[in-house]
Amino acid sequence: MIRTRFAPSPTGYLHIGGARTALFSWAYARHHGGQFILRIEDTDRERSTPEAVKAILDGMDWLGLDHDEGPFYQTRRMERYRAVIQEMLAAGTAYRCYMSPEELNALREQQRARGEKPRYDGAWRPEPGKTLPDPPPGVAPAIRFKNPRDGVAAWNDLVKGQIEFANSELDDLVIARADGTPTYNFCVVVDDWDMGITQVIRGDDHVNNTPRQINILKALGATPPQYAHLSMINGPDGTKFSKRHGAVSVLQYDGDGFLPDAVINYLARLGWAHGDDEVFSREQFVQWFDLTRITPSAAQFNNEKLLWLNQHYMKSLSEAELAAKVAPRLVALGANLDDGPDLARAVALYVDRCNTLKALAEALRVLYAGVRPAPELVRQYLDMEARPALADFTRKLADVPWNVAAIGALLKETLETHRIRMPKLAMPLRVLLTGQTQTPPVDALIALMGRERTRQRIQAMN
RNA sequence: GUCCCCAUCGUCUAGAGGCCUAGGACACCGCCCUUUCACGGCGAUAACCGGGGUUCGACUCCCCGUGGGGACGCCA
Repeated sequence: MIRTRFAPSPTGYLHIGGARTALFSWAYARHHGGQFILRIEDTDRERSTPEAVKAILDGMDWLGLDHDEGPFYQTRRMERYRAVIQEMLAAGTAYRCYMSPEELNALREQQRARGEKPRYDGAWRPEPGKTLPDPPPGVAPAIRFKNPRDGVAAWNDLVKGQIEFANSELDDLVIARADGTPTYNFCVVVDDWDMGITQVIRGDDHVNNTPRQINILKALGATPPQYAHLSMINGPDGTKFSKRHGAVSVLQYDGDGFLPDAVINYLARLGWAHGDDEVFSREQFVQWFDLTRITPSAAQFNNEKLLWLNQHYMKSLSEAELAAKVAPRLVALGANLDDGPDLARAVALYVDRCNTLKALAEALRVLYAGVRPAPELVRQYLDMEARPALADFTRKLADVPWNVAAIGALLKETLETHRIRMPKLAMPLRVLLTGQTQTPPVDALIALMGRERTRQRIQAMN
């Protein structure tokens, strides 16, 4: 049984990189009919917050990435970690270290100054025939893992291939702090082991932790899972994602009017491809997805492509579905949905012009709230040539059958009568009806707005 | 500094030694449609980081270089 997990630390929102990791992990489990587990790594009590936990859960929920087990919280598993540490102490695979943080810092600085890789020197590591110093009184020790000195820690990474670390490069990491709380690398190991995780799918930045984790697992007598390290996702400018790039939390994409399906589809194509396929449903993705063909190099986030996909998904929604999604946004913008055209029809007319729900709501707003065309625009388009044609058109509008074709025909008829061209009449109508110079075709717009509202809006400025 | 990873159009990518005159998508540019803006259609520009090997043949395999990224915490 395939079992994967997503294990974020609740020190912030669910960002794009985390979302992609979660997506791949989820998709792998779903593809293989396995289980997807959610685990909150909150051992850092200083930085973990309940708000962040909620933000992550909400983000997963919004993306539609459902889990089969969890969320588990590491802070609720402390007894288990403590027990394992006791076992390791007893088995001699871990030991107490009394080196103070100050001493450690000094040590690291010296090493750095010498151009060496900073690491713990094993001062308190028990070795056959070695006499350890006496523990200083009153000092609580940290517990360190006794990492093998020789050989290599190697694994066949599912995305990067064979990776090896010489054990001589690794130092004895702290698995429990002086206050007794276990550390990340240790908790991960115990959790992945206890939870029966078969594939650890996580960010590239964990490659360096993997050999240590494998060594601990082996010391525990456990079989290490398989590992798949996904490369990073950089911001649109190629540098690390940060707040400067705008939308960093996946929930921000919700606020900005993106559809979760579009975000999922976009994320799926970051580091993974199925031939030339660009647009596919999440079901199709699950069916196709596997870990065998993942790009090992970092990807750059591209907002334009996301926007394009988002519009595509908006267009694929039914008018009623789209309307339902836009409605709350319109209301939030102060629109009165009862005082305006049918929203489903309005949405159909505007969706080609907007690539986010937010933009759509903003474009539609004018139909459900008062218009106050800018005087400059009115002056510019409502000139001496346009006025009589407009008056004529408005008068005849009272009797025209109310459909796009008839209104369009009336428009053309008016143009001929007054010997003017379309823009001469269409532009002032646009300005009067919406306050904007860029709108859907005027006949369709008028048909949508309705006879009475159209009349009112034209009259208001005449 | 040390260790680890990565390297195809501007961006995401296809490429599993001959299928490559390197394909697709977004963006950009041009044309068409047109009632403005879009949508849509058609088309164009655009890439294998460099050097060595291996091979009859290398975008593909190996080595070196260069560039980029990551890690080196009693953070996760």
